[in-house]
Amino acid sequence: MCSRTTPRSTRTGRPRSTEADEAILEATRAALVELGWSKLTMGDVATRAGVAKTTLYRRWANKNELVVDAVAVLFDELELPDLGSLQADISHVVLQFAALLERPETKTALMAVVAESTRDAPLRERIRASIVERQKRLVLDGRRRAQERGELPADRDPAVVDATDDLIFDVVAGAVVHRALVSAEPVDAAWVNRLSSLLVGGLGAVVALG
Amino acid sequence: MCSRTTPRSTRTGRPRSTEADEAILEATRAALVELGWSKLTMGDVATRAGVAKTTLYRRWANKNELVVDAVAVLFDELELPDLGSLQADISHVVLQFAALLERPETKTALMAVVAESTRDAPLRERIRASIVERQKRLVLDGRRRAQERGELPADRDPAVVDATDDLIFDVVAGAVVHRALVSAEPVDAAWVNRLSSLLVGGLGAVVALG
DNA sequence: GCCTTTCGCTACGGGTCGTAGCGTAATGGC
DNA sequence: GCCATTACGCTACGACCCGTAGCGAAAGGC
Repeated sequence: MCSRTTPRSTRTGRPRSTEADEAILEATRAALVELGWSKLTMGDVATRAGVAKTTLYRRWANKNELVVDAVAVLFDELELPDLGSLQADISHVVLQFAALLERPETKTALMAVVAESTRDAPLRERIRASIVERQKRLVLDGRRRAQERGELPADRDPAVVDATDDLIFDVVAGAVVHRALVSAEPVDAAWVNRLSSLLVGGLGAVVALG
Repeated sequence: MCSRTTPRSTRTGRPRSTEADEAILEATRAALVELGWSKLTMGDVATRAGVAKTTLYRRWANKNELVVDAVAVLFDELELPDLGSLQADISHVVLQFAALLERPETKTALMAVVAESTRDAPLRERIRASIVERQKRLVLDGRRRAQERGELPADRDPAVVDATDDLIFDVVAGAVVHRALVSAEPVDAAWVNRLSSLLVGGLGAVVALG
């Protein structure tokens, strides 16, 4: 959560309050819901959390890192139960991800921190480690299961496998984000059906749906 | 560009300086390159453009709307020449879009204004009209050509056609944005080949590439 | 020439940032 | 139990940016 250069055990003095940690993150999520990203201020978060502003700055260097940590835990909810087919698995995880994006705290925060990360390498790494990786393992699981079912050909070149996982991840996550935030249209069952059909069968399959 | 309630021709008094308009937009792009979204200030843009800060506020209500207009014109560069096949058309437009996203002024600005638009309906409409629509017509052209070539089935239900165009747009644009900004990996020819294969032939076709 | 609008300029109140300094509170080491 | 060390709440601060108001001058339409 907060960066430490020395291990926790070898330190002396008064320890950091874990209650304050959680209160700050919770206050940050509440402030995101009420105010959105741009109107959220460090002073307001501190007041909501019942701590001093200096306590925030001892833990997080700026608003970006604080918000990443506050939102990251929400991605722990994502899971991928085995629903018996590749298309069903895709639909399920897409709907889960869309529901997460619909929450006001993630909706306003995710794009903002990604935008900031284009000019802030440490922030980019923080996002990758605490958010992107949590989503990516779902792709790995889904592909592996589909191959075990025989829905996809078995692996040949490991490098190609990695590249394909990356591709699927960017396509699925990117499509959902773009639909929800840029097009601002609902990610409903009908849309998810078209998306999973496209992924499994290609454009011809989707156009033929009509 | 700037909202007017009354038509331009029926107005009296000193007209707005079009030189100032262009100088401000150009200064905004330059400031985006140097400073990025979060450190760009209205006062700095005014100084760069050689105009007074009040002149900016007569034209744009806030930073968001200014930046949308400053970046929107860059999307005019996108075009879709007929390259003879659906896959080639897709690859070409994806590479164009990726090159646009690589420019520092768009990279830092696009995600930021989309993030703001989640809590600002007028801004969302402005983005839709001046950026999203310019990209979307490329999808319409590409699908129409593919159908004329016989690469895709002919239309049946017009509603399905619209839905499919929307889907393709979100998938392609979303995938490129996610790859470039979230995964922060290059959108190179190899990746584009995998993406277009996925779109045309589905997951089976991509995995079989290896 | 008169009216209208924009222009550059200056100044301002209000808000946020991030830090410094202080006295106090809570640990671990001895 | 005492001490060194660290975290805490609080206050205050300079720096910065915001968005607006008011002014006289400039540039058009009629």
